[in-house]
Amino acid sequence: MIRRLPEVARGGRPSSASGAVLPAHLLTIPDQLGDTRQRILFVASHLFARQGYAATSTRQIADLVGIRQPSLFHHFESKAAIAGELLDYDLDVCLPLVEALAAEQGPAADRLYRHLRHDVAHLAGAPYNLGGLYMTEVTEQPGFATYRRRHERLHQAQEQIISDGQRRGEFILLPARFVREAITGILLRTAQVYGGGREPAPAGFADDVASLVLRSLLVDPSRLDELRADVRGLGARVVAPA
Amino acid sequence: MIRRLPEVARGGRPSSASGAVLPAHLLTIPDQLGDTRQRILFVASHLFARQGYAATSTRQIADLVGIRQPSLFHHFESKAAIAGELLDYDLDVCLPLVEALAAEQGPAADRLYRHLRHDVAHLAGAPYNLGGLYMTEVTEQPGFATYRRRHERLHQAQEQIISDGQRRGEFILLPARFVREAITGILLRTAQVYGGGREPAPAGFADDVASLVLRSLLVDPSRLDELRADVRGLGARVVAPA
DNA sequence: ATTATCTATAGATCTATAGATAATGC
DNA sequence: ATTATCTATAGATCTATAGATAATGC
Repeated sequence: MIRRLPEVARGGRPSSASGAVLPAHLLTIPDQLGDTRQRILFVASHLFARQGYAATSTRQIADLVGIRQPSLFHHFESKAAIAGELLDYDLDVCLPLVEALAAEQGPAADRLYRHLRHDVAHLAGAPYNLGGLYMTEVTEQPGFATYRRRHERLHQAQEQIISDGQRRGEFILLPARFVREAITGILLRTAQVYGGGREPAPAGFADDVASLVLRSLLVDPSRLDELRADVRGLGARVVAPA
Repeated sequence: MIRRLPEVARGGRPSSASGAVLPAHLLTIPDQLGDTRQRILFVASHLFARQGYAATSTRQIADLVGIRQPSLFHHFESKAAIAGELLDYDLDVCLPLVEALAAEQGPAADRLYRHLRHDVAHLAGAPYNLGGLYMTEVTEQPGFATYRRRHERLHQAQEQIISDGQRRGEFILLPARFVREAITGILLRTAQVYGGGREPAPAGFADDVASLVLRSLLVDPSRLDELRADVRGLGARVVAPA
């Protein structure tokens, strides 16, 4: 029995995928993302950010990548594994830093500022849009217990720094949990809107976000300028040496 | 042919539903929500906030309400209609107010403060949790074009007030769009966490949120105390008379 | 042999409709 | 007659598996 070949390439190795602009209003895949695996992560992350994890089907991801739905499972064990890899991309870098900063002794304003600046820069500079992943929708699913725990550690570290700053008289007095939720809200939203190159981030974006938060918390807002100068001087050495 | 009656009540009028605590870690329905329609809105809103709209099934809503899945459709035409009614609950009240405030001429700080205070109080005081609805996941669906447009009007009004404040020298200079996204992030997150009685909101919650935002924006943060006193004096008369 | 794709499809959902059943109100 | 529930089920998904096909690398 003879079967008609479908219009798309089938079998064998990659077929020099065109820099696909499918439902163009949705998503344009940059040409340099040639690797199918990378393309899947890119497309999935942006769909997760726009529609949510549950509302994004594997078929939709595959369509935008330019492969058939079952071909996804050659690269990832499951849809959850795609989300997991994206979460790792963020947590592997940001969790160690914020925990190190929480354990430090110096002024809390500096530490919070460095954390925020780094986190936002990481999110905005990533090739993926990670703004759709830190929802209970994802992390409260059965298979994601590990990520939920790491996410909670991140939150604890943030609240630690906030409490430190309040104890030291640097920050105004509001429940640390509440302040942290407000910060989380800003980070998630900006990641969702400006993350992964979805929209061009304003120049100095990471500094803007970090400064906005610090201004809202500092008892003495004039410290902000000094803070920004200090951290700029530090350059890439974000964590203080032992 | 004789059919065995199921264990739950069937047919006829409501059967004095017990103040159900089903999968108790998920949700407790307050007893005073006797009306099935109200119970559906309550349960659905909290599930939307926790899991997202798409990830919440009509079966799950029905289970927590204590009815069978198809019985939902006696009270609502569709799952989307439930979300629509919840969105109306917020927009019908908050959109007119913020548009009135955007059209006013006075100091922008007062107007932004009043908008935020009112919005947060409305969200935190609502019997429903409205924090899961203002996602593109919902508003970008085909049937939700009306809500998306109203939501955009809300954003425009907010940006109007922000720009006014910058032109008048009250607010620091950052892209209005960016400031608005940060505010949206805070509002959504706090609605999600503290909305609909999910967690007891700290005393003075609405004022805390509004003050936090204003502190981050005011060129002269000392204006904040004066601002809070003014608005408190205004009492319930939130919109200035013509 | 390995890698990457495909077709076909199983099995589990999920939303919504059709139509029966029963309690109440007129 | 109206209202609110139920059972049964249609039809459309959605995730993942099985197994064929083809290109490359050893």
